[in-house]
Amino acid sequence: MPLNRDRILNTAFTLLNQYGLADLSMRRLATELGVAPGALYYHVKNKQELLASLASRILNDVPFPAEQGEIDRIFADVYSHLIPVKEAAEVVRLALALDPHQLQFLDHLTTYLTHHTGSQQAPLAALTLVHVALGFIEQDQTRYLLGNSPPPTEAPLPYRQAIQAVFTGFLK
Amino acid sequence: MPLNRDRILNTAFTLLNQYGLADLSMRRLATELGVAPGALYYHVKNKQELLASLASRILNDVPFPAEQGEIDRIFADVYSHLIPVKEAAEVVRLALALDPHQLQFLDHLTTYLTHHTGSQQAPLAALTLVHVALGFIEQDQTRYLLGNSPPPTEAPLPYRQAIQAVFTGFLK
DNA sequence: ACCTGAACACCGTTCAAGT
DNA sequence: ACCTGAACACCGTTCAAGT
Repeated sequence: MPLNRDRILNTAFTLLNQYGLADLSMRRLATELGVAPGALYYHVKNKQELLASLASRILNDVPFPAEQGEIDRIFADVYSHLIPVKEAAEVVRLALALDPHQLQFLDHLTTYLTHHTGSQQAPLAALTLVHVALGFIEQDQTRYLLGNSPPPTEAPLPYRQAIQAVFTGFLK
Repeated sequence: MPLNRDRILNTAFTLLNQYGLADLSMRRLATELGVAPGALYYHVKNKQELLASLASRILNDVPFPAEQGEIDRIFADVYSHLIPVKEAAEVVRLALALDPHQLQFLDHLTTYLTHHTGSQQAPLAALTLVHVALGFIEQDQTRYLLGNSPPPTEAPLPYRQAIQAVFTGFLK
């Protein structure tokens, strides 16, 4: 089994899921793959680039409804896809900051909003909706990481109300 | 000059401002204060708690208009206060996740929204507005940290449009 | 081409011992 | 009460050398 980019990304995802971002170190990753730390740098530029790739993978896995879906449904899916992955929101935000256009989800959302609202503010609306979603998801994730409440599987009401309000705010 | 919590926080703020979050380490902080690393832990629980305190300080310094201000003005002030402080958005978000009620700015904003809109959704609206502001500020900060554009001192148009849209979205 | 070994320059945190 | 010295268990990244 040779070392390659895909095996590294898969193991990184498992590590993130199981132990969180703090334990996702290059050295830990190397150990898990049975390889010397330096070997990773033959397949990956550095840790930042690895995390950005990981984020694209996570977010692009969110199913995007072909036509008839409502934004409520879309962002409910975003929520339930990201919430079980530890610190997924932070990782996605990192990718968003580094290179927004690497996230095809954002492009999909933008064209969706353009078609369904006709507003030329669609790119701004898409970005704003993503910021709100990541903000709430991150807050919920850290809250249940501190052990104070169980992880919700469905998007909670405040989250959905916030998304809805932001959406209607851009309708005029 | 004895070591105390306030001196530590001041030096931490300077370090954050000058070199960014990556160089704000406990060891670096100790060196800057002319003290052994372990000494810090007599005045501060750990790094997380220090960063949370730092965030409260940064956000609570934003001037809050007594009565007649518009939200546009409030969030323009948030922008111009946070944008020059490197990684201020991340630090504030950390504090927000750990303990939202430690940030009195959020409470001020909530009562402001309650008075000016009468909506019982005010707490949710306040939180959403803060998420949006932090999201855009963080994006702008990293963009100019990568050297591609100069740091804006005034809140840019997209930011203000987004804030405005979110606000009106919560008006009904 | 791909990987190891070993090093470089760091981390956060703890804790006996000193004053 | 407050701080030092020293240790513990780690980091990300580079790079000569091996295959």
